[in-house]
Amino acid sequence: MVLCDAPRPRNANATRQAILEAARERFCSDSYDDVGMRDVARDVGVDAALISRYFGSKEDLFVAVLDSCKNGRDLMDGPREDFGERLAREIVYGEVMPCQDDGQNEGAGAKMRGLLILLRSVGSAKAMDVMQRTSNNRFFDPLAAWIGGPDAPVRARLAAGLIMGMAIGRELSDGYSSLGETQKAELARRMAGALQGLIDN
Amino acid sequence: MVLCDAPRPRNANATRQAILEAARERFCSDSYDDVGMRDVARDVGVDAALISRYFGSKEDLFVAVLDSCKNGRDLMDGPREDFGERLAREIVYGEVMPCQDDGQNEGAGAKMRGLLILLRSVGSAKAMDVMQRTSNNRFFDPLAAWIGGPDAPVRARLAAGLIMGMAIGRELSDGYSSLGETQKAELARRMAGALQGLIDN
DNA sequence: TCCGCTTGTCAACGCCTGATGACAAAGCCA
DNA sequence: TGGCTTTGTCATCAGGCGTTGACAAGCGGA
Repeated sequence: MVLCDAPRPRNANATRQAILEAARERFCSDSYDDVGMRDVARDVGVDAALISRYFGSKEDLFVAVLDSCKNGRDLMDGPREDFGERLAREIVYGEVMPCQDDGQNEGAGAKMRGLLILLRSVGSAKAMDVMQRTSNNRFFDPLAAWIGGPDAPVRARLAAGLIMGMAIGRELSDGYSSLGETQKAELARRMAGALQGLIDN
Repeated sequence: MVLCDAPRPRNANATRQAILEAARERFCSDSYDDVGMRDVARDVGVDAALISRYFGSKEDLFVAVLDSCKNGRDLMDGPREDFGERLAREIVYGEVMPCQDDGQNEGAGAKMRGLLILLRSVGSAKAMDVMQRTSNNRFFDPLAAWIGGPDAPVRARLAAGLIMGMAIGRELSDGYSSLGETQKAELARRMAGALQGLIDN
């Protein structure tokens, strides 16, 4: 993706960071199993062996990527009363997947990056080990805290479930392409209402 | 799983069926990538080469398994006014995964088998090819037809999204083990209400 | 200028996967 | 009984994977 013919300056920190960002992009758009060390290395313009040296194993790299994300917290950027509509628009219309922005700074696809990574690798046994151990702290708990009010953990699960499921539905049906424009609008409207209801109630 | 020391009687049709059922179980509980031909073969007590002979490729086997499921239609078994509660109980409390019943006949885990397979292999690029081509006909359209009423396709997407997302959430947090019993009850209650609202409205 | 540490490359290893084609055994028919 | 088709096994292949250790190249300090 980001091939660069000019020789990379010798800078371990920058290279490490570049690997991390390339891996983050890959894990956003492909599942754990479908992401190869050689792919990531090629994106950076570096040899695959270097990744092993810097990060240890592929699993360690995956953990480092998860740690490098704001994991769900960017869901909560923006006014609270817009939450439902914001998310619904992003999923129904937006360029949710793949995300191809430049790392730390949040672009259009930057939202929900951690969530995307979770989604992509649901089902991969190895990735699941990692995610099960961390998804509570990493994702559900902050969301519940942000939501607040009675039964916040429960409502957070429901909201997260709806978001994840709709994101998957989008994947399964190729961006809801079988729905007409009015239907997509209706879908966004209803989803926004359902989500906002979970936040407000 | 179903190892059998007695030599299997030479019966191509029965063997083919046994392979299909073993593969269905595997694809229910593991992702496309994590299911190996040798695993399936071992379950049946047969050599892996036989699967290639009978089904062609692994992808063909996967398609055959999807075809052999009632794909989502079992979601609609039972009274319509119970839909929300039935699904919510199954996801929050039930033995949703893995399903280990005997094929055609529906047991506790038989519900949503096609849906489970979709979920498991979301993210696997190869499986996604297959599923994208068929998930509309196979899953969303029947659900929309069953739901009926205004914006049925839209409401079907939302219902399916909520179901899938909650099933994933269950996976991610190991059966909602971090929630107390009262919270789980509240989760089921709210999810049932949300689902039923999508069906009825 | 030479040394030594860092940064990166290269070739290879062991392992696992899905798939293939040659071969063995069972059953059927004459 | 002998031959033929069906059913299943076995050894093997090519290809991909993550990972490793030996080596090359850059670079700062004496």
